[in-house]
Amino acid sequence: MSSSSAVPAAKPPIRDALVAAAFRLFLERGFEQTTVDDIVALAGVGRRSFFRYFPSKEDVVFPDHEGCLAEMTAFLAASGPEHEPVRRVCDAARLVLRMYAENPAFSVQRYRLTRQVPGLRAYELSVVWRYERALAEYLRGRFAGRPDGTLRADVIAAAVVAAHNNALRSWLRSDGVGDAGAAVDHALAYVHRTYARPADAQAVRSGAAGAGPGPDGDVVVVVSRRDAPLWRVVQELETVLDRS
Amino acid sequence: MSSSSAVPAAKPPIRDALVAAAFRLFLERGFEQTTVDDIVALAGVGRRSFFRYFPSKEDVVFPDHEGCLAEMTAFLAASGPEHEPVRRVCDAARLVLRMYAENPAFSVQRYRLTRQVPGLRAYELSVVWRYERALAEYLRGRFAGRPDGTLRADVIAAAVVAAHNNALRSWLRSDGVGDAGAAVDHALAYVHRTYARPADAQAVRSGAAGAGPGPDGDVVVVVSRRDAPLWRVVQELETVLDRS
DNA sequence: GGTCTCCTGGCACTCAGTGCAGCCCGCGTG
DNA sequence: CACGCGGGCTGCACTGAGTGCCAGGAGACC
Repeated sequence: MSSSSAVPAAKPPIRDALVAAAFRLFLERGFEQTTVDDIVALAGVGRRSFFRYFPSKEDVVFPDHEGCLAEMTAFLAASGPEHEPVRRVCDAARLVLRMYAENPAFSVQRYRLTRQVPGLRAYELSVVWRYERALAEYLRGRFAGRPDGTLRADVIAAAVVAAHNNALRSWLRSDGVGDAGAAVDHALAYVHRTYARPADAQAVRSGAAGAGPGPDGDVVVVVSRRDAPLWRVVQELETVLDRS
Repeated sequence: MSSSSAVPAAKPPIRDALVAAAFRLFLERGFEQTTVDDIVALAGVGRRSFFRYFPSKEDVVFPDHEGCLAEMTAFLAASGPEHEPVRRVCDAARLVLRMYAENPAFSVQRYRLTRQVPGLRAYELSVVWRYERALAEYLRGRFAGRPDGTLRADVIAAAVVAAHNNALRSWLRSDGVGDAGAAVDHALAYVHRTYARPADAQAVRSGAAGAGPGPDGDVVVVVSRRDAPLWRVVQELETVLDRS
């Protein structure tokens, strides 16, 4: 007889069985109250196999972050000089959101776990730190030569991560209802507005704003509809000012 | 015979002896290669006493952070509405630098340890996270009511911590020579310049830009000097638009 | 069929962290 | 002075995470 007859869900390998078993136990009796032996017993595998798939008990709670980090690293490595750096790291941060949004129920459960287990919070911090390092390294490369290049890179990376996490956590706290993408977009737009260089703004012509130079050329007056998208205004402003 | 005759430096209590013994061993044979039993044997105390002074083996590497965090919390709690919030958190961050600068040799040794031991890096992250949370909570209180108050609070706190750490680590990497205070001041000034609202708004309003709603509230007028940095104008614009 | 190899399981071990019980020492009190 | 008492220190035993090692088994390849 084939081994698939014994376990119906044998197609996903041992790793997935371990994740499922671990979360069942973590949710019903808590993280610290669950031993690795409990998990492997429920998953029906040997204890040694657990540590073959996860270097620590905490890792089983973040089974997809390693892949996401690799994805982000590849994304940044594939960037060219035509990409505006700050926008690029914002887009990279959206990759993380996408991973969370792919499985809202799972993400919400994990969020509740990490919130109340200090050990998991600490572990999550180290995961987030690696994302932030990836962003910062990319920006350091792009900012090489600029004054305070590494300082700006580190600060912007931290700001992007903080904004992303602020929106993400707010979404997770509301049990994954609502548009996580829009919330993160809003948060990242705030950071992008703050740090993206005026010269880096893309030009899209629009009638949202009208502008004209002052009489003696040292003042510019912008009149804009209040509900106009801010970037439209900025683009118009930039066009009028016409300084690189 | 009294126990004080055996150890000349018995005046500082057991805690200091544990820290000294731990660092001696960590530096000469590494963190993971040193067991708690080794430490207590060298310090001449019982194993159980170690865990009465330090909840974990990692804690002995950061013996002063708990106090510094309390100091920062008190500093922020003692702040009044007359303090500009962003400047206040920058000043709070300087408290951490002061702690590091009080003992440069110790700080440099610890930095080298945490750089090469993943477990210590993770632990340091959780320490830094608590500082960042303290700053963010303070800013959230100050920004309550502002649009995107918590977002701004979190982002600014992260930026302050990142800037502080950037300068601090650069100083530690150079073995603690040079003026750490000046480096951190420079880094924090960058963040303060970016985020401080009142100072910025004042500067802009005084000669660079003025803004006000139109008669029926659907138009906004911005007046700006032609040579004003565009991002300053954008910040001002954003403030006005967000209040709607 | 035979062998080779990778994956798995089980065993034993180290070490971090904790609960418990005893011990010593200073201290107040009768 | 003797006695009791409370707090801090110690040793002991225990749980549980993480690791090294080796044996067994299933599939691949010859």
